Amino acid sequence: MEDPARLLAAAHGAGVALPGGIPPPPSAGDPAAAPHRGPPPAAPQDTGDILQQIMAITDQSLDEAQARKHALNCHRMKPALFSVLCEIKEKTVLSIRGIQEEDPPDAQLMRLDNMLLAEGVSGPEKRGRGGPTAVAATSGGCPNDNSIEHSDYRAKLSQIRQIYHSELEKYEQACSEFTTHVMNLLREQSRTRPISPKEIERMVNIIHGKFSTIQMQLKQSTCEAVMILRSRFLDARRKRRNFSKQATEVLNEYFYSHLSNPYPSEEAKEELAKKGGITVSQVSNWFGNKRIRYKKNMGKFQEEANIYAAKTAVDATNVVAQGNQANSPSTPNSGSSGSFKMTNSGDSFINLQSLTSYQSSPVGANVQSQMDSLHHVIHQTGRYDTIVGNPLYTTQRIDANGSWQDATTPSSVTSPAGDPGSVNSDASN
DNA sequence: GTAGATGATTTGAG
DNA sequence: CTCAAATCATCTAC
Repeated sequence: MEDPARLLAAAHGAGVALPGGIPPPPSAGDPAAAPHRGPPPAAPQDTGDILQQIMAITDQSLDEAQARKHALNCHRMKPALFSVLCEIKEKTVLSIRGIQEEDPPDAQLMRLDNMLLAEGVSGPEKRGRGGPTAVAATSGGCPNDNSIEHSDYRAKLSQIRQIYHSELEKYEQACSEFTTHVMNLLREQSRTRPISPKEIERMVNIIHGKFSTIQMQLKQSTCEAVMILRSRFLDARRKRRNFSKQATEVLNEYFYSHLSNPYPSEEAKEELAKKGGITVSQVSNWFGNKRIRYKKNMGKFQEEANIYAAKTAVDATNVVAQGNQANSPSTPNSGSSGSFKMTNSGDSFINLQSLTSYQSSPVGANVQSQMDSLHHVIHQTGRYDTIVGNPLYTTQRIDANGSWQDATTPSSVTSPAGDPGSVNSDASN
């Protein structure tokens, strides 16, 4: 900052030296003005005078100074002189600052802004389907089991959002206050020293630049906080939680009642997911795991299979007794027909194959389900003691290659006539 | 703490 | 994409 006293004196001195010898306006009680009247003094003398004036300033009372200032401001040549000084200063400042003043658009700031916007920290508040929801959905997360973490995430994100906005507001307020203050100060000073509006504007830009640096730091910290929160959430996502009893029940019921073809269609998966309060991908995972584990250790699952088979058989019998053979929505992919492909035709299960004539009817799916169940019951009631732990009981459904052999051909929608040579696959494919 | 159970993820095939 | 298979990571019962 320039010394106001010096500038003041310089302005005064310059006024004296104006071409044409225009005297400064008469200023009452201004002893310093007296030596300037008459012919211009020599340079050393001039300096001495200025120094004297400067020294005299401190001796002046406030009123005297104000009066002097006023006198200066009222000088008719003041605007012209002022603009000349401004011009000179402008040129000097520009040559010093050069081109470097112009900042390129900050890519880092843009990245931060974009991220904050994407995370829902800046911009309009996201309700319901925010970032975390998308994360949970894409990763096959469980909306039920993750609900605690989910709401926790939302609460924390909201907290971050709140802090961010309040800090941002504080910075903006401070910036605006400071800018106003500086502008007022400069405007005030512009009456006594050459400050052009352009310079004020530049100063304002500098202040904004400084504040935006602070803002960027705030944005950076906010982004970091969001990333930490997010990574914590993603870690939590991996934290496994066992399904509810209801979900396991529903899944097992379907699995054992479709043991011949435990590949639920997309619709069936959706329904199972709905019933069990889990996601479709969780249903898929469960069936994937179940098929593998069942196949690997059928003996272990025997008891479970019998329990569910009996349960389903009872239900099915009730349904049949009521004459209500409406197609079950949960068994959409076992009703399209096809030939049996048995590896163990000696089993009592073969007797039930006579029922396959039902398969061409719309109730085929339900019948198939009942057949599977009845199959279990037959075993349970007739040979249970010898069957428990005996893989023979179920190997009929898995061929030598380990592929799942169905009582029905994989009920592919695309091949309703059936393909005896095909290996079971999910009907949804 | 440990073994077994279980849900999720990864990998590779089709 | 779905699936099987292997594996990981966590839960749960003891």
